[in-house]
Amino acid sequence: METPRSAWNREPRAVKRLSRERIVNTALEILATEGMEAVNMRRVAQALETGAASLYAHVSNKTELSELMLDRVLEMAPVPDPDPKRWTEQISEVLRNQVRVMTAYPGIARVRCQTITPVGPNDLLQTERMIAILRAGGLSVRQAAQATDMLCLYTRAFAYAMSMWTFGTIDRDDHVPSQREQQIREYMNAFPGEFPNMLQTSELFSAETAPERFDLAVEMFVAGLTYLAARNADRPANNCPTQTRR
Amino acid sequence: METPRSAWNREPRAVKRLSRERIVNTALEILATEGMEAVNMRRVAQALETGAASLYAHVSNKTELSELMLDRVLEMAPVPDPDPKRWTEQISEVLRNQVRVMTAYPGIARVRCQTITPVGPNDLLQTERMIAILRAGGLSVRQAAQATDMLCLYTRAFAYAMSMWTFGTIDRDDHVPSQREQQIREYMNAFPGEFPNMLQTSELFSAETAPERFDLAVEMFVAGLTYLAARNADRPANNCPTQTRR
DNA sequence: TCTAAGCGACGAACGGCGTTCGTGTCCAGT
DNA sequence: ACTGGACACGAACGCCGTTCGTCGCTTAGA
Repeated sequence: METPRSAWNREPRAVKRLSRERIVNTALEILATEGMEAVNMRRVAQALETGAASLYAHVSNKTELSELMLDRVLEMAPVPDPDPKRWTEQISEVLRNQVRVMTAYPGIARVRCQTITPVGPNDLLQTERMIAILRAGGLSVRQAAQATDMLCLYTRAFAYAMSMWTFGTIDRDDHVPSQREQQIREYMNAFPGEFPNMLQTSELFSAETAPERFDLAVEMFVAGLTYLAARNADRPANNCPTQTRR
Repeated sequence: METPRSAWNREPRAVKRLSRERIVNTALEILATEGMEAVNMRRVAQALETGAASLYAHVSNKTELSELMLDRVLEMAPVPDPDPKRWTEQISEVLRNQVRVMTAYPGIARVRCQTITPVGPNDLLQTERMIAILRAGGLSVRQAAQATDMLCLYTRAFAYAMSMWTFGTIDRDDHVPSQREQQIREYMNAFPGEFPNMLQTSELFSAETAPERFDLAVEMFVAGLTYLAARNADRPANNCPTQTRR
C-alpha cells in the first residue's frame, strides 16, 4: 500500500522538514480534534509522516512539547495595557480570554496545572500584565501578585474542568457523564433528606451552564478585589508599603 | 534470602487477607511517603506482599482505587452543621480543612481535578453541607451551589499546586524548583523593564508562603460572598426565588 | 474424615506509553 | 566528485495498567 520512494516522488526532507514549529502545530491540531489523551509522541510523529524518535531532535521530551503547546495557546489571549479607570473590566476580560483560548484546546490547562510557576514567555507576560492591572486598581504589589496567582489558578482549574465535558476520560466505564451522574443521583436518593440542595441543583452543572458559573466567579472575584482596594484606600500607609500611585 | 514457607511459618492468607480497606490504606501510606508517582498497582501489591493482579479482585481499576483514596482523605475533613450567625467563619473553616487534609497526601487533589462531579460519599456530603452553609448566609440555592462549585474548584487546584512543592515532578530535569526558577529569572532579566512586578515579587511564591496566599484567597472569597448576600438582601424578590429563610 | 466444589490469589503475558541507541541517509562545502 | 556531519528513524528497553488461565486453599456436604 505504501508508495515506494523514488527520484520522482521524493519529498522526504527538503519539502517538509521537521521543526519545533511544525511539531507544536501538529500536536495542537491533534489536541483540538482528538483530545489530550490522543497526543502522544507516536501519534504526533505519525501525523508528520515520521517516527517518534525523530521528534526528540527538536523537543527534549514530551513535557517540553506540552509546555510549548501551552505557550502557543496562551499567545492567542491578548492582555491589555493597564488602564486605571477600567481595571475591573480589564481583569474580567483577561480571565475570560484565558478561559476562552484554553477551552478551545481541551486539556491544555492540565499542563499548566502541573507546573509550579508560570512557564513560557506568554504566560510570564500575561502574569506581569495582570499584576500591573491590579496595581492600577489600588492593590499593593504584594496583594496584586498574590491575587493574580489566585485568579490564574482558578482560571486554569476551570478550563481544565471544562475540558472534562468535551472529552470524557476513558479510564472508567462510567465516565460517560450521564451514566455516572445517574449513579450518583441514585446514591443520593438512597439517603432521603440528606442531600436536598444537591438534588435540587444538580441539573445546574453541565457544559452549557459553564459560562454562567464562570461569570458568577468573576463577579465574586471583582467584589473581593474591590474590597481589598477599598480597604487599602482607608489606611493606605498600613497595607501599601510599595504603593506608588496617587 | 526468602524464607521458605512451611507449616510452621505459613501466614499466607488467613492472617493477612486482602481487602479494599487494606489496599486503600497501603496506597495512602505510599502516597504520603513516596508521592503520587510512586502509587502504581505493582508498588501497592508489593507493599502487600502479593502481585498486582490480586488487587483487581477488590478494585476494578486504578481510577477506582484513586477515588477510594480520595474519599478516605476527605473523610478526615469535618464539615459543621450550618450556623447562620457564623457562616463566613464556617465556610473559611471548611476550605481550610479541605486544603489541610489534601496537602497531607500530596497529589491526591489531582484525582478530584480529573472528575467532573463530586465523587464518593464524603465529597458529596461536604458539598451538600457547603451549599447549606451558604444558603444560611443569605444566598439562593442557585448561587450557593455555583459558589460552592467555585470554592471547591479553587481549593482542589490550590492543594494540587501545593503538592508540586513537596514532590517535584520528575519529567523534566529542571523541575527541581530552584533550577527552573533560576532559568525563568534569567529570562525575565533579559528583557529589562518588561517584568518589574514579577521580578519584585517572585520570592513571595514558595511552599512557605502558601498559607498566606490561601488566606488572602479566602478573604477575597468571603468578601465576594458577602457582596452577593448583601445584594440579595437589597432586592430579595428578584434573586432569591427559592430562598426560604427569613 | 474424606472429597469435591468454588473462589481468592497470582505468575505471565499483552498492548501502549516515553525514551534511547545505533544505523542509515541525505546535503553542503570543498 | 567526494566526504564529513547533521538529521532522521526502526528497533528495542523499561515501565505502566490490565487480563487470562491456572493453582492452591478453604469449606460445605456426605
